[in-house]
Amino acid sequence: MRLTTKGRYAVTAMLDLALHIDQGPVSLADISERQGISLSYLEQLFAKLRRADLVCSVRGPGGGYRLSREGQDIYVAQVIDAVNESVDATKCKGAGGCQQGVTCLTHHLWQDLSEQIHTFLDGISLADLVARREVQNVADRQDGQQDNKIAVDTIL
Amino acid sequence: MRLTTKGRYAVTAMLDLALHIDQGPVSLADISERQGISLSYLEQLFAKLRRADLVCSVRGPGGGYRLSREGQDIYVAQVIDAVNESVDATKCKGAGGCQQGVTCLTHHLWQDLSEQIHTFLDGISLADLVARREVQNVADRQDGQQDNKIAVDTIL
DNA sequence: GCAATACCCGAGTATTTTAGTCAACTATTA
DNA sequence: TAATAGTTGACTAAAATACTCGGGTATTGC
Repeated sequence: MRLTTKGRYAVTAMLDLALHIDQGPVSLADISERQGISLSYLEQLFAKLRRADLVCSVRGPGGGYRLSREGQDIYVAQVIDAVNESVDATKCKGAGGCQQGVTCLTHHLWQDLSEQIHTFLDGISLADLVARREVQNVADRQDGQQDNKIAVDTIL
Repeated sequence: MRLTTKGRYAVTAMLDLALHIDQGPVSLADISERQGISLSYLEQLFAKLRRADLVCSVRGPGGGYRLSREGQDIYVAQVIDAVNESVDATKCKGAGGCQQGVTCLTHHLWQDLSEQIHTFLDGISLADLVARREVQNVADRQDGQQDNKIAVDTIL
């Protein structure tokens, strides 16, 4: 699991899509203008998102992209995985100078952590994020934050 | 919040430190050998970890690094932040072509998410990770995974 | 049918980050 | 005082990121 600006671009673009889905297909040019991401870069990202079956395209005038399914069925982890590919795990892929010793121990620890982050993001859908923002004006995040300990304990 | 191999190196090294803390100061040469990270690269990482007050150093023969406080008081998020610096937020830092419109909306959504990941990692200490691994032999992760939904709901 | 729209695709490139090297230096201990 | 080990800074190779360019192809509306 990696979290880079590339993944952020992808999630941002997907959120833009989710927010404008009622207006029919959304063109990359629109997303580019709204989100300040270069058109050609978006094309590259959406090629990957399409291969991952997260979006589908409509060609021709008035065309654009559309979520391939409902926002509540698309998870943040899927979006990030789609553009990041090759998660290359732990450098020592079973083989290598990584025996039974401490090396494998800490490597596994990191892998566990990485898995937990992935699982965490796999539980957040685009719809969750959109809903959260829409609701936010009402309950302006007086909550959250301190519930964290409980959540971590539950996952851990 | 960014999650790169750099952060993984830092967390791995800190875990190595946490695991060998009973043996007095741990030299970077030891960590380098055990974890397969180049010595000079470790030096750069530990310079940052030291500046962030996560480790303290002991010079001279038999010297090395030591956690600056107990493992349960050092959180994964702190380690990653220390080596990653400049989280550069959302490109539009208040100013720029980011008005009241949709741009700010989705940017904020991403920022919220980023904050949540940060909060999540801020609840996991080095001691948690070490303990988890030690317990793992007993309850070999038949659990986990499906508890995720609950956890996310709690945070969200 | 034809022009405009907008996706599709591959090659190329500038910038940044990552990962690592090298060399000189300082503090500490045996 | 020699060996150890942290401290610092400059420098570099390789990879990832972010972006450009130039051509495609499918679709629609006039």
